Amino acid sequence: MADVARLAGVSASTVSRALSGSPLIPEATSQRIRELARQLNYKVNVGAANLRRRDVRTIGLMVLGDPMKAMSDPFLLSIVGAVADALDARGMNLLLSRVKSENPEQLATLVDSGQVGGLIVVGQLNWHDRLNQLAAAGLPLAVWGACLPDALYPVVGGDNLRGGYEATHHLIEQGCRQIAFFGDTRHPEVRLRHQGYVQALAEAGLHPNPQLHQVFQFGDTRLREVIDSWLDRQHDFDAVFAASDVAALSILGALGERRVQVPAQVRLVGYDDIAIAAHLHPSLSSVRQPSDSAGKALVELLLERMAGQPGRTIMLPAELVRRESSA
Amino acid sequence: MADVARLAGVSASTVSRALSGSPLIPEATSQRIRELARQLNYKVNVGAANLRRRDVRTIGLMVLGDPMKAMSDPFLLSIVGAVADALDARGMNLLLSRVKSENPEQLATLVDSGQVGGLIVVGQLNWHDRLNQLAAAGLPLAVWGACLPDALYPVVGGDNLRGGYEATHHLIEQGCRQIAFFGDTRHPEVRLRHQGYVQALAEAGLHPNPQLHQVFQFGDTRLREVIDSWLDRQHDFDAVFAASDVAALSILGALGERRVQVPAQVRLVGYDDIAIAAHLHPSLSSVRQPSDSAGKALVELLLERMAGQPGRTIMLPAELVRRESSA
DNA sequence: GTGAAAGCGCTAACAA
DNA sequence: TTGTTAGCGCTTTCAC
Repeated sequence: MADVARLAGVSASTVSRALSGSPLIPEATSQRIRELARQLNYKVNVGAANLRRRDVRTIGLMVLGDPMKAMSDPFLLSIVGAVADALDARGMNLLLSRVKSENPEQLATLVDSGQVGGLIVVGQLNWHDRLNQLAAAGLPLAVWGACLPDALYPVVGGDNLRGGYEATHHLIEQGCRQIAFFGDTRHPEVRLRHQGYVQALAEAGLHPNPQLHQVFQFGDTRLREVIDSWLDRQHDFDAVFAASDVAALSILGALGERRVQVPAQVRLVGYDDIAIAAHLHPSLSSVRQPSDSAGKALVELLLERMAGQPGRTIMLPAELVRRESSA
Repeated sequence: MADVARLAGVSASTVSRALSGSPLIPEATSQRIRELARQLNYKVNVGAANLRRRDVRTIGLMVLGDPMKAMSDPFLLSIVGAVADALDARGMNLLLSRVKSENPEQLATLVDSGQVGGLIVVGQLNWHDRLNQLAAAGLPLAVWGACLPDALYPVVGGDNLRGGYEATHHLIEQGCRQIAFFGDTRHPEVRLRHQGYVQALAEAGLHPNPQLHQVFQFGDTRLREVIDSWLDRQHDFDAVFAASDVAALSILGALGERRVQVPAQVRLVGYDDIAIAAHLHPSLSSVRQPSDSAGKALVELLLERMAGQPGRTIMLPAELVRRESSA
C-alpha cells in the first residue's frame, strides 16, 4: 500500500480510503488510485485490515452429524451452497469447518480466535442444549433446523409440522391406511415431521401403529441394511413417508429389489425434494424446502445477531410436490 | 494475551512461546501458562499471528462449473469433504469460494489479498489454459482433474483412460455390441474416459458409432430433457456408458419410464461410484474414484507447491464396481 | 530461559 | 480534502 501511495503521490490513508470507497475522497482521485492499484496488481491485505478494524468478513459454517455422512446429503449441501451465495453477494467469505462431535467447544474457537465473525450451524442433531449454551455465552450463531420454542439462538427452518402433515394427508387421500414413518425422531426436525404425520392420521381417524415407525440415523451408511431388515419383518403397509429423500431413495431401491410396485402396491413420499427426486423412475414425491431462501435467511439472521440484535426465527414454507411415487 | 501474561507473571513473549509449543520454554512453565489460558478462555488471534508470521493456514477451494450445478454433484462434494478432512488433520482451514466463470482473476485475488495461502481447484472445465497462466504467474494451486501432459500446475486425478476402458471392456464382455457413450467431451476428464471407451471398442474390433455418442453438460439441469430427446431418436443400442453417475441416474430414470429393462435390454455403467449408486434398484455399476486419497493428495501437492517444490502429478486408480445394472 | 522492542499491513482518530 | 500518528494482537530477533 505504501508503494501505491508513493506512486500516486498521496499518503497511505488516502489510498486506504480510496480503495474502500470512502466518500471523503473525490471521485477523480479515487479513480486514479484504483487504476494504479490495479496496474500494480495490488490487493488489500484482508487479515491486516480485519485486525485493525476489529471485525472479520468471514463466517464459519458447519454441518452437524457424522462428517462424511452429513456432507453427503444433497439437501444439506444445497443449503451450504445457498449460504455461500448469500455471503458472496455481501462480499463475505465462507470458512467450512468439520466438527468433531466429541468436542462442541471447537465451535466457539473459530470465533474466539478471530477467524470468523459468526457461525452458521446446519442441523441441530441432539445439540440443542449445547447450542443454547453457546448462544447464551454470547456466541453469534444462526442455525438451520427445527424452530424450537426455547431456542436462544436464531433459527431458520422449514415448516416441518406442516410438511409432515401434508405428506401424510396426501397419502391418506390416495387411499392409504397403513402408512409407515421412516426417520430418526431424535432429530428435532424429524420429530416435528412425525408430529405432523400423527396429526394427519388422527384427523382421518387412524392411529399411528408403532410397528410402522422405524427409527434410523440420518445419513447412516447402513441405512439400506436397516431398511432391508425392516422390510423382512414388516409387510403390512401400503405407504411410506420418509423423513428425507436420501432415505426414500434407499427405500425405493429396497422395494424394487423385492418386486414391490411403487406406487401400485406401496406409495412413497420423501422430504427435501433433492434434485434427483424428479429424475428417478418412478419419480419421487417429496416435500420441498427452499434452500435458496434458507441460505439468505441464515446469513441475514446471523448478521443481525452479530450487530447485537435480538434474534428471530424464520419459518420457511414446506410444499408438497406430487410425483409418480405416490400417484 | 497481555492479560494471560500478567496473570502468569511472565511476559507476552513467554506466553506466545508457550502457546505455540516452543522448546525454549520448560515444560512446567508451558503447562502452567496453557492451563491459565484455558481457564481464561483465551485463544490466540489467528489473524494477528498470520500477519506477523506472514503466512496463512487457510487454503481456498473452489468447484469450477455452474455453481449450483457443480455443487450438487455428490462426487465433487465428496472431494470437498475429503480436502476439508485432510486440512483439518494438519490444523489448517478451508475457505469455500464460489467462482463466477466470467472472472478467472477472482481466483488469484484470494491469494493476493492474503486470505488463503493457496488454492485447490476442483474440475478443470475448459479452464486449462487459464490455470496454466495462473500457475506460471506463481499462484500456488493444485487441481483435481485430468492429468494433462502440458499442465504447469500440480494435478491429482483418476485414471480416466483406464476407467473408460474398463467400463467399456466390461460391457463388451457382457455381450454388448452397441455401446453408447454419454458425456461432455469438452471436459478433459471425460475426453480421456471417451478415449478409453474407443480403445476398448477398437480392441474388440468394434467401431464407435457417432450416433451413439451424446454430448451434454456435466450437471446440466436439463439433463433429463436431453436424455429423453436422445432416447426418442435413438433405439439401436444395448448398453450405455455414462461419464458420471449423476447422468447415469437420469438415464436409469428415463429408461425406466420407457419400460426398458436394465440390465436385460440395456446394460448401464456410470462413473464416480457415488453413495446412492449401490442402493438403487437396479444397483448401478460404476467406476470408483477414491475421493479420500484425492483429498489427501491435493493438500499434499498444494503444500509442496507452497513450499516452492516443483509440482507433481498424482494419478489415482480407477476401479470398476460391477453391480446389477450391467449384470 | 526470559523480556524489551520492533514491526507485520492496515485503518481511523485527530489535526491541518 | 488530505496527512500524521497511533495502534490492532501477535511473533521474533536480540540482548540479557
